[in-house]
Amino acid sequence: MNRADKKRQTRLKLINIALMLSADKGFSSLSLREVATGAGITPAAFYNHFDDMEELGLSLLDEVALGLRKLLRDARKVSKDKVKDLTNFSIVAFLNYINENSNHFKLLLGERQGASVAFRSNVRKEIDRFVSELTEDLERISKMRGEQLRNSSYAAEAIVAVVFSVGAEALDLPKHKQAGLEERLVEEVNMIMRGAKV
Amino acid sequence: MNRADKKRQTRLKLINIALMLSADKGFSSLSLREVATGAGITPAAFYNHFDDMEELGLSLLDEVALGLRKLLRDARKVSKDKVKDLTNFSIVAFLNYINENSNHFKLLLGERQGASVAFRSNVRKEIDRFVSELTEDLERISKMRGEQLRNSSYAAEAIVAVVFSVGAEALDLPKHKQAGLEERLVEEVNMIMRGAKV
DNA sequence: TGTACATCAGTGAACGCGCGTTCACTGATGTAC
DNA sequence: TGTACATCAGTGAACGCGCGTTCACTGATGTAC
Repeated sequence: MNRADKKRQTRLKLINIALMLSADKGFSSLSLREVATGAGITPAAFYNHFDDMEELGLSLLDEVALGLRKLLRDARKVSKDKVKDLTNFSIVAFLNYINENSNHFKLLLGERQGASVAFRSNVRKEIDRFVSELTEDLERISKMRGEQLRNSSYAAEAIVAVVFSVGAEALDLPKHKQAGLEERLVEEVNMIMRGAKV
Repeated sequence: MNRADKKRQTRLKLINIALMLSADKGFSSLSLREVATGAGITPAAFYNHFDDMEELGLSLLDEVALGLRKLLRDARKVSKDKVKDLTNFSIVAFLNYINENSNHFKLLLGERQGASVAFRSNVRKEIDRFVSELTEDLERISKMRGEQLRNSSYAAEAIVAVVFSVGAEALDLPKHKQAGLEERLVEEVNMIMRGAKV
């Protein structure tokens, strides 16, 4: 293992420990020292990887964005095959994602009105991407079903708002108590989709 | 002005300066020292009013809760008179509230996944109250209109999710750019209400 | 009304602590010949 | 393959700073007589 590899490995350790710690107490209350120590290096060595905590935070958001896009890609793959249970399927997939990557989702929620402007706008950008991909999906699906939508992007925005709201609640519940949330989310999303039809 | 009055006045100063400062950088990153100094007392004197910053924070939430309930009360008064434009009216009222009490709304949003458990559960409680009052309103209105709803509390939850999501976006926009948000919010709420009808 | 004492909001100094950042350094890895 | 030098991730000590909290105190307000 050469020097560059080792450096990359340390960088990854910094990112991972920061994700773990920020899930507990929020990224904005992390200190450079505890992240560095958590990754097994001295505080001074932190600067070999990032200029400051803000730059590390933006890298964290990149990491989260990757996961979110993968989620969407997978959901789309399925939607090519069967359209019927797509809503159900997507919702289950999303709740799974939240459980398996709760660190990521917490970061996204927590930094939505975080302190730094750069943070907020990056989070907003990622959610906007989510909304616009969902908009395309809604249009494609409604075309396949021979239906017409009033305003597919408003519908997508409303769905994302509801999904994130329920997702935030799911974070505080043990997994076995989330069945009710799933049913509720399915029903609320269906409400929006019914109301969106012209 | 007697001693008790003076004390109450200082306490109020602490609450107000904390609301102001927390709007800028979030309550969780405020220090006891800066709040005390901002209110014109020494850090040590802070302890004459609150045990610690968490207790001050909970008082801030109480303040916010009062404002939110007043908003609901006023909206209901109007809804007794005219039901027709109720949605429009309520939405405008809410956006006004957000603009005039942006400190309060930011606290509510920021502490939704704040560090402290007590905070989170108090915020959740207040939002739940908001949802359940809205549920009653929806039922009353639909009865007056001779309509029937599938699940009025799901509809109320979805509406609150959408309203808070748009509200969070409004915070970052100057007031003259919020016209688009208002139209969008009206449309999305109507979507949910149409979809909620049986 | 005047006096003597009690109350208590606010003061100012002090404490130990973790913070971000700097700096000269070390020693393993990499490179040139 | 061996040697001499360069690179650079990580070290450890040091710095000044703002933090929360404690403490004995002050002096205006309140109370009892």
